[in-house]
Amino acid sequence: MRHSQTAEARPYHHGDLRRALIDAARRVLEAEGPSALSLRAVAREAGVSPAAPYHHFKDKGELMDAVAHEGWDLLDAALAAAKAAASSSQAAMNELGVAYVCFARQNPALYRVMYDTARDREDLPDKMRGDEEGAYCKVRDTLVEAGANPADTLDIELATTAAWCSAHGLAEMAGFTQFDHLKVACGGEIAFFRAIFQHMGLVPKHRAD
Amino acid sequence: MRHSQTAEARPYHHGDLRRALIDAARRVLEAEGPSALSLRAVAREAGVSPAAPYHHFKDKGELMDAVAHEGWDLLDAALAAAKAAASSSQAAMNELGVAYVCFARQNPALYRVMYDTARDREDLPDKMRGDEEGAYCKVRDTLVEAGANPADTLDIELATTAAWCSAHGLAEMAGFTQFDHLKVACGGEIAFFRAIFQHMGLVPKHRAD
DNA sequence: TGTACATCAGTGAACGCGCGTTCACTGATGTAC
DNA sequence: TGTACATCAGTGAACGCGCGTTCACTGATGTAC
Repeated sequence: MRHSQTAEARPYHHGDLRRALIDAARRVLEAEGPSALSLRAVAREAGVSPAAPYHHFKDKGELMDAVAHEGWDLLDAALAAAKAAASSSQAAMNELGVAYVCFARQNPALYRVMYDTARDREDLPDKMRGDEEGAYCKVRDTLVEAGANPADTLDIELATTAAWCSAHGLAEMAGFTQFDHLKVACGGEIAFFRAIFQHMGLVPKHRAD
Repeated sequence: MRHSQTAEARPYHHGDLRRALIDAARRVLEAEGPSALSLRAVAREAGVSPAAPYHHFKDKGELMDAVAHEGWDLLDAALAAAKAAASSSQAAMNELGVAYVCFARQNPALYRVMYDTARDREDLPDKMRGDEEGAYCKVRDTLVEAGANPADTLDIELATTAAWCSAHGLAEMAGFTQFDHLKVACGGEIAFFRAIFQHMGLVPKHRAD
């Protein structure tokens, strides 16, 4: 039986090809960019025939969805770690922003796939806000902890959306060589990110006084 | 001028096929999205053989560059119009932001191509800042007029970059159905944009008092 | 003014490519008896 | 305990597709004389 396998046991057949395909997809992605992410390339990278993935995914789109889903999970984890490490509620918003942009910077191709699949489908943006554990809620809760009025739900949602959009914009452009001189002037890439966030109204202003 | 299927078709020599190809590209783009923007599709839309474009563009990339360039020109014009219409320097930044996002919303596929070609090439981001007439400078000058200290060039550049990234983030996500309920709550899409910009620190704060 | 000719801007067929997907198949595995 | 068998997860060849690009060509045009 399957559950008798130990963690170190060599699985029969491929073992967990589904998992292996998602990992292979990430490798293809970071090595060759989003445009190289074909089902065949993923199978090739995983060392498997082009037909094999069809035992685990209905079609190419389902594989892409799985890759994007993995990306959202990783992003959630990165944000959770950043929030846990923040020294105060005030600092947490900035740390969240930095962690978000660093994630995009370290996984640029994956990040693009996450938003491309969200854009192409009509229904997928839910991944972003997701359940109560999702990244969206993490940002919203952090805003409240930093002093936003939790009773004004519309304002909270707008502030959360504004923060998300700001971070997304910076994340998308963070790699532009155009900004190299600014990064140098700020004393490093992360310092540059912090300086930009400083100019963006991430934290409710009425608390800054 | 552009008759795609009339029998008394255009003369053998087209006149300005280069122009016609760029126009055709925009039609393909908005009708079928960025993934459908192939050189063959553009030629087809222009009513011309697949080889014809090679008399006007070295390869597909050069055609794409021309399309993106057209996009930047259109964006520049939209921003210039918005700035000219603004009632005050203070209002100008918000008007610029709204015009930017509206442009992206009205030309979503073109907007994506603009950034995709900027991302793929190492050198193209200059299009964005460009010469003194470029969109980047328009934003920077508006910031100065709104009260930013022109002597602190690093701060000005950071503020301009922050504003640009914020607007870009909103522009990319403006179409997500996720935000539909917020648009309704704000009383319309543009009101939603304004509300988001309100939360983003577009204008230097020391002038808001 | 008419004509030869160079030049330009098209055509249409062909090329090789990688793609997503299907198909009949095969071989390893777990289970019933 | 050994064996037959159903099931599952692979293979590899094939399909049709649209792509970017090349090629020899041809028709239209402007110009020199």
